[in-house]
Amino acid sequence: MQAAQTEDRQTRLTRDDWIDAALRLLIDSGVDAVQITVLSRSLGVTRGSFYWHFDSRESLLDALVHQWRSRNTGVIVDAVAKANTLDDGILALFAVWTDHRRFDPALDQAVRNWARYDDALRARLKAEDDARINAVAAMFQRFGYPQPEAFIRARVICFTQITYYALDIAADETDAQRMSYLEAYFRCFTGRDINPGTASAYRNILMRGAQKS
Amino acid sequence: MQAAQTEDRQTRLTRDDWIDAALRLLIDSGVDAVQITVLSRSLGVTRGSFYWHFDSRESLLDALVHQWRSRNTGVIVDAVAKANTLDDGILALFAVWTDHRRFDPALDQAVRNWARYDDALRARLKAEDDARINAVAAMFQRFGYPQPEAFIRARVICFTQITYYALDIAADETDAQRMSYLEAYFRCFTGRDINPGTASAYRNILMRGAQKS
DNA sequence: ATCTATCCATGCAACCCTGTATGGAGGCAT
DNA sequence: ATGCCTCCATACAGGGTTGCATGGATAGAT
Repeated sequence: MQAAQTEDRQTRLTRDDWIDAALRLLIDSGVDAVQITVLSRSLGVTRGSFYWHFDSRESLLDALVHQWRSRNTGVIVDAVAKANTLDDGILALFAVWTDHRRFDPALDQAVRNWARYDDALRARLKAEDDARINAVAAMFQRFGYPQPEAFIRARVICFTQITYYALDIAADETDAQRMSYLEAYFRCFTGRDINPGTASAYRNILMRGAQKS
Repeated sequence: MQAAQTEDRQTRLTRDDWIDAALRLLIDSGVDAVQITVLSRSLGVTRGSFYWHFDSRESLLDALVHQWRSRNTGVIVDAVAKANTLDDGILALFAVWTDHRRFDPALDQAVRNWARYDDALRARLKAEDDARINAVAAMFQRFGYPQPEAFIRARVICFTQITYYALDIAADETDAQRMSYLEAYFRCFTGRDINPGTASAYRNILMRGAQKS
């Protein structure tokens, strides 16, 4: 009787299949759109399947938060912690933010929107943001910036990145444009001029990354 | 029969009463929470009243967008357009963003979240953001900054402000802290040092504004 | 070949929201 | 006092979602 639908999907679903579909829905349409009815339709099964894998909708949402934390937590802190020079640190930050295998900006933004009206999630998001800012501020201090300038520069660079993806600026810029802004960004964020050799080396790295993904 | 409820509100409701209540709900809980049932409960009437003032929920949402545009459009552009010096321009920007009578950051953020999953609103928001950035970039150019540095600096300052309110940093900072960051912000945003006299004059203005509101 | 655990279909109950149609209650002018 | 217009209460229909309970189907193990 359900032959037409069961033929469409070859295998049976796992818990992770539901989570992956929910992540896509969360990114594309927000938390409120993460509905069991919608998910089951897109997966070609009925809601009975969902309630075998999950207790409730809440437990699915918990799994989504867990996914986000396990992916986007730590990569930024790691990038700036290992830097030997200011140039390397800033460029490592840029590299992380543009490497969507390490850092998923769409998921990050979706969680930010979600957290806006969810106090518990909001607190967890704030803790992560503070960790990012403090790590970047520590790097600025390490390379000679006094307080509170180091802290404010960390804020400015982190906040700029967040709005950059919130407004999806990447969709309106070509790769060539983005590349041409490198020196200006570095100058605004650090107050210093980037080493020309470091800049061209970084551009080569980004080019390889763009080809890979 | 409804005496208990009708006694609670002295006057009959107007269309603006519904809009004001909807704005509060939009700011506090997001678009999806702007429901006629919720609004009528908070206003102490039934949904029959709403459908006398509005055709549908969509027409109410249109009215909310209209409110947002009439309030937050233009104040930022005006602030930087009239500046005679760079110090005045940057500080005029700060003054607008901290004067919630001219600029309503909570409404601005609520609309940003709303626009994330509404393509039509997203386009209108982008147009306004571009206008803000271009105005600030023009000011930087006017005071000697070359391209693309002027444009990137405009982005950095506007984007920083947006995330500042998106994360509600103001709730975690005291007025004294915010004041102490003035020189650092100015240095990061402009690459120059602020005139000490201008800074203290600005602090006095902010103090008066804080007392008024 | 049978048994069992896994996965899913089906049907039901409860709740919530929107939109409409209709009639009632109150102020206000003549 | 009468009539009109504004504002709101009430009731109904339609659609959508969550959660549960039960039974069926399928794959793999013995």
